[in-house]
Amino acid sequence: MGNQVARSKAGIRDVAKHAGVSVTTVSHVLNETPHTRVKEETVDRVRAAAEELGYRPNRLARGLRTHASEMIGLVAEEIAATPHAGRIILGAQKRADADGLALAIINSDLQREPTVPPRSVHAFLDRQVDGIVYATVYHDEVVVPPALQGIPAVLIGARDRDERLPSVLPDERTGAADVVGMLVEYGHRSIAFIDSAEDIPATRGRVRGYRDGMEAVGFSPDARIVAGTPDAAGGYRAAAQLLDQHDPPTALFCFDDRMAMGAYRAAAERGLRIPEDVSVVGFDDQDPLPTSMHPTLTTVALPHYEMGEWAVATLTARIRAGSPGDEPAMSCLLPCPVVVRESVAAPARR
Amino acid sequence: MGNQVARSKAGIRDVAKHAGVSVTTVSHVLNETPHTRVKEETVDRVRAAAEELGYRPNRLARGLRTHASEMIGLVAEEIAATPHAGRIILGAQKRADADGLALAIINSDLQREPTVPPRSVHAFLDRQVDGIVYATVYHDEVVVPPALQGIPAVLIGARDRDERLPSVLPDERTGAADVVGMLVEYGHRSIAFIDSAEDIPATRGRVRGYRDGMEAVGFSPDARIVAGTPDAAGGYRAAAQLLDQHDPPTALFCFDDRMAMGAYRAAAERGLRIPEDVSVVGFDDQDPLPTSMHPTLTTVALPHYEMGEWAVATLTARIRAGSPGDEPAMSCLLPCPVVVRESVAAPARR
DNA sequence: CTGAAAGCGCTTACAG
DNA sequence: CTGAAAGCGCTTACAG
Repeated sequence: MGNQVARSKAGIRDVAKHAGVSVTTVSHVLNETPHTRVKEETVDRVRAAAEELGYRPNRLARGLRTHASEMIGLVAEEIAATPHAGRIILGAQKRADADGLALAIINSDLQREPTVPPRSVHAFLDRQVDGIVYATVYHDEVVVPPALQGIPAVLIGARDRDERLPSVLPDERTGAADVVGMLVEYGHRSIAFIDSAEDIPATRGRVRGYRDGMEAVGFSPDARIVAGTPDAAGGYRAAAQLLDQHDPPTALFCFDDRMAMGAYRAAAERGLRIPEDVSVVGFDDQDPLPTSMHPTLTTVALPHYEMGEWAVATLTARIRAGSPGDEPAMSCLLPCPVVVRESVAAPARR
Repeated sequence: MGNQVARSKAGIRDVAKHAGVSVTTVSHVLNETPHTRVKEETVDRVRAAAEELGYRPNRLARGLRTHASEMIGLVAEEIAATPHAGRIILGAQKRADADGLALAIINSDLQREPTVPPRSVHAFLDRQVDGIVYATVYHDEVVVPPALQGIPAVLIGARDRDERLPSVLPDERTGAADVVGMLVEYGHRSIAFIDSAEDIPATRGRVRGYRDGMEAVGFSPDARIVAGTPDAAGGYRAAAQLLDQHDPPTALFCFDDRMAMGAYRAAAERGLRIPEDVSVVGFDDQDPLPTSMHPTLTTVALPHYEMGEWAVATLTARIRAGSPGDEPAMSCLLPCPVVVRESVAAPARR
């Protein structure tokens, strides 16, 4: 019943026949080929025929002919483990969509060797993707395999050791320094940093930023750094240690939100109110934690969405330019904004 | 330097030439075409040639010929908003990988109309995907557009109103009932449910399951249900109300983990210890919340990964069977396991 | 302004 | 056991 579109899909030849023109002409009008004039009336006839038949060009066939699949591949390391991989994908996908590109995704196991894995890359290459973005769970550097050499590619969360590929990373260092700056503006003079005892090179930016911020205002950071396991228990112990000092800090800046959660408990056990008696800041803005805490946690956000966008935008530019990595690679540090909530206030005492 | 593979990729013709055979033969040996005997020695020669040239078949060309792209599309509604969309994708991806299928992903804005959007579907159809899985943010039902009619498809998180497509959903009702069962076994006789005031049909399974569980042991549930906004503040208020009753419950079963977070605070303010004085259970197992709480939260997990797997497995079966939806649709309810942590214990009093 | 024809890189009856 | 040839659905010089 009704105007059911035929199950067997119409091809360009059907449209041509229906409009009484050649397939060449159909192709020209539907693709609006530059430098090609077609009579107004013919254009209308072709469009009408295409419309009527519900014609959709077969992208596989077009890709085969043009050597461009208009598809890009995103290989994501531990797509599930990375808490916000979803946001990277979303940013990448939105951008790809805007550029008319399809986005294929493949998971890759965490690489012990800091090397992009050939297997997942090949799955894409065989499908003639126009470019690849490789998202790691934040390594420092990665060495890119030869397979990736011949195709536009960009890295998320890691730098190319050989400096051939563009890469985008979060500027955690500046974000952390900004937190210290904010705390200082609030009047804090005694700011501690609860660091992660897991010494991953990639995350050292956070302590570094803390140090930067402290030194910028002439404070000595090192006496106020305590490390713990990067979870609530570790944060609890470190905060307890800090708060039990004879001259406790008025602000606790934590390596991540989970540690901040532990710091809340340490404060509560000591009858310290947040933020009146002690200010607490986290890192990651890992939903749903910061907004579920009481008071809600001031923290710094990771620009996952923006990194995804940047990567695809850069990839698209490279694809269009047709340069598979011959010009100098550029690397981009995206800002980590501090998101202000309730856990920070001016210190009550001096 | 070294054995760099030529930048210009070898095609099947190059392999044929190199091995001194026809492309037909190359195709047969590389694909191991059934019912085709090739001399042992020829096989070796072809394999060697392919290896040496680093031959990788062009999947676009093959797809054009065979009318099978060996790619499936996953359209995810609000990929970022759904907290664990990443796990759905991971499950789907792992399964697709095992089946030799590529997985393309596209985001779709939340649909106000409960209808699968034609636009994202077309992006896939034009690329000749072999099938589509559509993941919603848990609707009750969805009406599938005609575009999806002609191709294998399966739904995640929603049922097809016309009962043509298979679908997979979390069995929240049973999961919730299981929680009550567990609480009863611990000796609880007074179990309250903190419900969400947002009445979304899809999530009603949680209260229903609570009711099921209560009625199964002869308890009356309704006096113990209090609703609030589904966040920490809402959980706090509801828990406060419950705990301030003259005969407070010994266990608080919360609609979600965030509400449980609020319940913790209400308990703490009243000097009630968890789980000694009051047991608390959440729902969602939304990382990193339950493991960051103190004590860690017993909650029920959503089978995101498994739903992704199930969807792709079912889709693959349909594709292989070549039946685009003519046989009766089947719907699957996947178990929501309760994950036991520290927030539950036997009640101290009676 | 429009069309006939070659060709993208494969697979697959069909012959031999 | 092996190969010549047609064809998947498009795009694109090249002619007219």
